[in-house]
Parts: sequence; structure tokens; C-alpha cells
Amino acid sequence: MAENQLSESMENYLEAILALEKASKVARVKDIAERLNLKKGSVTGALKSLAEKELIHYEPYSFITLTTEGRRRAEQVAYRHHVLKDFLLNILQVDPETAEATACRMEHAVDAKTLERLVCFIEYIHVCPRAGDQWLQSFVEYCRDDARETKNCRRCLEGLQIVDNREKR
Amino acid sequence: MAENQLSESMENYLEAILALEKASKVARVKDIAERLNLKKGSVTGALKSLAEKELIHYEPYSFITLTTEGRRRAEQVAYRHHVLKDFLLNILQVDPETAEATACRMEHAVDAKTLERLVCFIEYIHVCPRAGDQWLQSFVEYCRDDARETKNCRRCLEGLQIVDNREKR
DNA sequence: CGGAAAAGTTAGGTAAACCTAACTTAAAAG
DNA sequence: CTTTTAAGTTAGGTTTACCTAACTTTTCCG
Repeated sequence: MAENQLSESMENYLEAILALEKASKVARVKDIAERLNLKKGSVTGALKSLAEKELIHYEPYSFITLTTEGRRRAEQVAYRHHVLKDFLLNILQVDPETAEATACRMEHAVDAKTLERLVCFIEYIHVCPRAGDQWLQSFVEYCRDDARETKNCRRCLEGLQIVDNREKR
Repeated sequence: MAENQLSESMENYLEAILALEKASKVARVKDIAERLNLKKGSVTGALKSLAEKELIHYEPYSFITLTTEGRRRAEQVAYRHHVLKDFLLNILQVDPETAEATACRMEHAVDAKTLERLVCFIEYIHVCPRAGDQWLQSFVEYCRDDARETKNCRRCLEGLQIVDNREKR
């Protein structure tokens, strides 16, 4: 219920627990530790803190599950991760490893307002007839091109099945 | 010289010192503290740490300046901030306050590879005749529109001074 | 110049987020 | 059903990054 801000670290724990719940119904200390590259002892401490905040159900030596509020928070983080990775991977078209790692770091830094704008932007690119997949493909070529030339613009516009009346710039 | 990673906190100090140097030649403890919303005592501690890393010139009770390496690092951070803010403000078109605050948080999370892609993407949007300012304006309208309609697409394409041979989708 | 005010430092404290290593509990396997 | 092994916990330690409050140095001005 409380809308107090979670630390990056706590967000990572929730995200990991959500993923493990999805994969195996419950999350185990060992799996959380492995997923986050931490030691088991560190995880136990964090779980106590999350239990105090009523974000997880936690009894020593038993399985860990998210509370309703914990799941809500975890899903928020996972959603931010998903959107950011989608943008990095399919719009900016960075390599999958970089996209994943960068999304992991950026997911704690984006606010809701910016995220929804990004969601809309990604959608707009896919929906707008002036953009789309072909336009994104041209972006990659533009990036590759050291000279950053626009000499392909005419051909590209023809690809859009249009006639450009203006002078080529 | 060393390419070891700086903490978010240390990056913030360097960025603040750079900005203060630009504004008043030197950075004072008080100004750094004010800029980062910290207490003076905290700043002194951080400065010692930055001096040990040879990123600033620091003698007790004297002014603070960046070393060559410190300036290089500070400018990297400032550049990341600038690019991210530009993207948030001029592409996603979030309000200036959100753009500034979000750039401040994201600047520590983007890697060099992703950043250069983003730079290229921003440039591409401004250079590509299929995108540009008009296209960005349409994006804002698309965002405003709850129905996320594409009914404006024909008008938009005509704005591009083109004839769209295809069926309106 | 001399003392008040401003700026900077120091010392000691807290909290978060890790670690290791020893210990306890639970599960699996003979 | 015991014993081994795997999983989990605990205790104590470290580092980072802050804080407050007392103290020191510098600056400025009457």
C-alpha cells in the first residue's frame, strides 16, 4: 500500500523473486542469490527487510512468495525493464547483451511519466507510415555509415512509394 | 588514466565540480554541497576520495580544480547527461523538470555503446526527411490522443509533400 | 589590525548492502 | 531411520555514503 521508494537493490530482489515464481512457483534463497550474483547470507538479510515492508511472505527455512503489493511492485520493475530493453534492442538496435545489461541498470532510473512516453514512442514508430521497420533498417545503415550521408534518402523515400517534390538535401 | 568505474556518487561530484569550474573558475565546498543537496562535511570526505583517485587537485582550505583525468571523466558524465536530456526533452518531449531529473538518474546507467546509438538516433530523426520536427509534432498529438488513432496519417503524409499510393491503413 | 562571520574540516555516528565463515535445519539417499 | 549433503541462517566485519556537531581556518570589514 505504501508508495515509499524502494532502493535499486530491493527492486532487484523483487524482480528476481517474480521471475523465479513464474519459472518454478516459488523462489528459493539459493536461486535468488545465483540470479543476482550474491551470496546466500546477503539474500537472507534482504528477505527480512522485504518481509518487514510486507512485500514478501517469508518464514525462515520456507519458500518465498510475493505479497499482493510485492507482486505489484515487482511487475512495475519488470515492466520498466521490458520497455527499456525493447527500445534498446528494437529501436536503437544495440546488441542483445548490451540491451539486457543496460536495461537492468536503467530500469531503476526511469520515472513513470517518461516510461509511458517511451512506450508511446515505440508504438508510434511501429504505427506511423513515415517510420516503421524499413525506416528502422535505414537507421542502422545510417549508423554504420561513417560519413553519415543522406544520399540514400531519395531511394528510401521511393521505398515509401512516394514522390519527393523537394530538392534532395 | 585508470579506467576503473566510478560510483554514481563520485560521478555526481565530478559533474558538479565541472559545472562550478565553468561558472566560476573554481569549485568551493559550499557550492558543491548546495548543488548536490549535501552537507559540507560529506563533501570534504568525498573530495579526499577523489583526490586519492587523482581526479581533483585538493589541498585543505583551498580551491578545488579537476585534474586532466578528472575533467575527462566529468565531461563524459556531462555528455551523457546532455544527450539523455536532449532525447527526453526534444524527442520524447517530457516536461523540462522531468527531463532534467530523469537524465540525472539515467546518466549513471547508460554505457558508451548505447549512448552513441542514441546520439545517432537523435541525429537521424533530425536529418531523415521521413522524420524531422513535423513528425515529432505528430508524435505529441499521437500521445495526446487517447484512442491512438492513425486517422491523421494521410494528412501527415501530405504534409511531407508526397503522394501516398497505398491504401490508408 | 582584530574579531565576527563564513567556509572548511574533523570526529563520531548511522544505515544500506554487501562479504565470509561457522552454524543450523531440512531434504535426499542408502 | 540415520547420515550425508544441500540449503538456509547467523554473527561479525567491511565499505560507501551520508549525517550532526564541534572545532579550525580563512575572509572580510569596521
